[in-house]
Amino acid sequence: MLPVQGEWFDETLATASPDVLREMVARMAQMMMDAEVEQRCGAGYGEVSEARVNSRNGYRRREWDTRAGTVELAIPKLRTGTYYPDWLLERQRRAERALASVVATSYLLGVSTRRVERLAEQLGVTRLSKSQVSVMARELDQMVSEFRDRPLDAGPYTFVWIDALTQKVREGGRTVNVHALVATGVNADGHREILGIDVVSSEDGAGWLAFLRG
DNA sequence: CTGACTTTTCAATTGCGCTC
DNA sequence: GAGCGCAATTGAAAAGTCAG
Repeated sequence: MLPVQGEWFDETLATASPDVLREMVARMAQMMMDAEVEQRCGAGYGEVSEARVNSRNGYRRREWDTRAGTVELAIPKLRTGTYYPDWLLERQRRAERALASVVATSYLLGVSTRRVERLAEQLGVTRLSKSQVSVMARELDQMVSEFRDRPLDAGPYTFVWIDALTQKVREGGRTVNVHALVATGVNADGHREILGIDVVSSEDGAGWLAFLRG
């Protein structure tokens, strides 16, 4: 996989448009918890089922510090027994990194069920059903699409600049330079706003031009 | 069945006094 | 002043209750 999910990329995305990454991370975390609780209950939300072994019992609010900012999560409670996601424990910083990376990578390279499945495994969430993974991937895909297709400020933008990180990656058996591009603008309110993100290889001149036009 | 709210429990943290 | 032990305080999670 392309090395675009590094610190630089995550932080550029997080600081220039904090809400984007934060919202996506929050939604993914929320879906991950819901899926886990469904597994624990043996039945879906509101579903009447013979297989049900537990019921939900509201939510408890908790703040989760991530590099994208503080995310407020609603942790589902259970009627009998308890539920607390392991990956939310303070020590599990890798979980937050994995989540942010998957969200960022999904934006650039597309959402895949395999990527979501692997993320769940990294967070220690096993036994996710194929349909749950599929639903999560579809939700993430929708969030990405919404961000990509969102209307930009009516403008004008006081400043517009393009930031790029170049990495060498192996592609088709040889090493080529790949650029992760982030177009940032300062809108009328003086806030930084991400206008577009893309990854192009050094040989892909058309990619650069397409990005600049976009 | 679920969510909101309250009460209880428990662990972590803080503050204070005592001894060396 | 440094180190230690203990009690008081605080915050978060679990458990319980009630209404929709």
